[in-house]
Amino acid sequence: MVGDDGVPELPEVETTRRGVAPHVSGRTITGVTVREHRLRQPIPAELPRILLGQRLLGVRRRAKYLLFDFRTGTLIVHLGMSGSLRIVSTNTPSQLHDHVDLEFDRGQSLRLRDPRRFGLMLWTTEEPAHHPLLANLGPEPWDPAFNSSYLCDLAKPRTGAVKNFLMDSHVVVGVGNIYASESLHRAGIHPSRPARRISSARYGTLIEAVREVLDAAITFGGTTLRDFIHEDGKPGYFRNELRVYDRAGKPCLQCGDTDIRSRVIGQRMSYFCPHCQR
DNA sequence: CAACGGACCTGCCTGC
DNA sequence: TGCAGGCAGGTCCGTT
Repeated sequence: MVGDDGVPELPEVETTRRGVAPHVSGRTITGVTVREHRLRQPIPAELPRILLGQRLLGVRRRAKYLLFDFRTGTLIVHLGMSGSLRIVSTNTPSQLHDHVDLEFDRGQSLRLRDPRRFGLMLWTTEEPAHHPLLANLGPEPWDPAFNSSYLCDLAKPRTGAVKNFLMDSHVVVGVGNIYASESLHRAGIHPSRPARRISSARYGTLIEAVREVLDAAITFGGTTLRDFIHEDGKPGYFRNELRVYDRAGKPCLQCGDTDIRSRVIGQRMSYFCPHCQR
């Protein structure tokens, strides 16, 4: 089951960015509390010293990374599988798995919660695009460089399933397991089809489908932005808009008379309509 | 180089 | 009821 806790894919990360940025951009850090530093990589011990007194210039996103820009460097945050950011009053008691508070002036804190600790919080003084974690990423889904001839070229040596190809962050960023299934369904492409066996035209359709699904999910998330400043709120995770994901055995919403099937591809559960997707 | 498997971690669900 | 076990997911890393 997904959705109740919601894995942060690109739309969730972008929704988070839009949700928190207005509350913290331009504000000055008055305190940093790290209760648990053991994330995917340890949170740098010197982070509180570095951030204290600095003004947050703005919040950017690259792939699923959130980039908090300061004068002397950038805080790189990844939400992993279970991470979330929320704006809370600075005196709000922390709960289990609330690992970090960035306290800002005006009494508001940015709180990182990450039960599974697959997330990241790192500091870099270089341009974040050059950071090892970001340096080899493919284009954003909306980048004009992400086009059918680009995909076709990259696919030539790829004998594996197109779903794995699409989820490869060196190819394009931000297409996780859920949206890979959704995009391929909308494009009518079978997830197991070898990447090299797909025409340029069909890749064009797939690119449009990827953008469509991600755009819709971001728009959907935007309708619940208010949740970022509430204790118990959850951003909209597009749950009810999903057409195939986690719908095994239920009728395809496209053709109506075939049941959605599920199958493990590349160690990930995948969902598709055997009638609509070839 | 592509492809694959393992590792990381916890909450939730299932089945005994 | 309690507990063990499986599963989910993004990303990196090591091996084939």
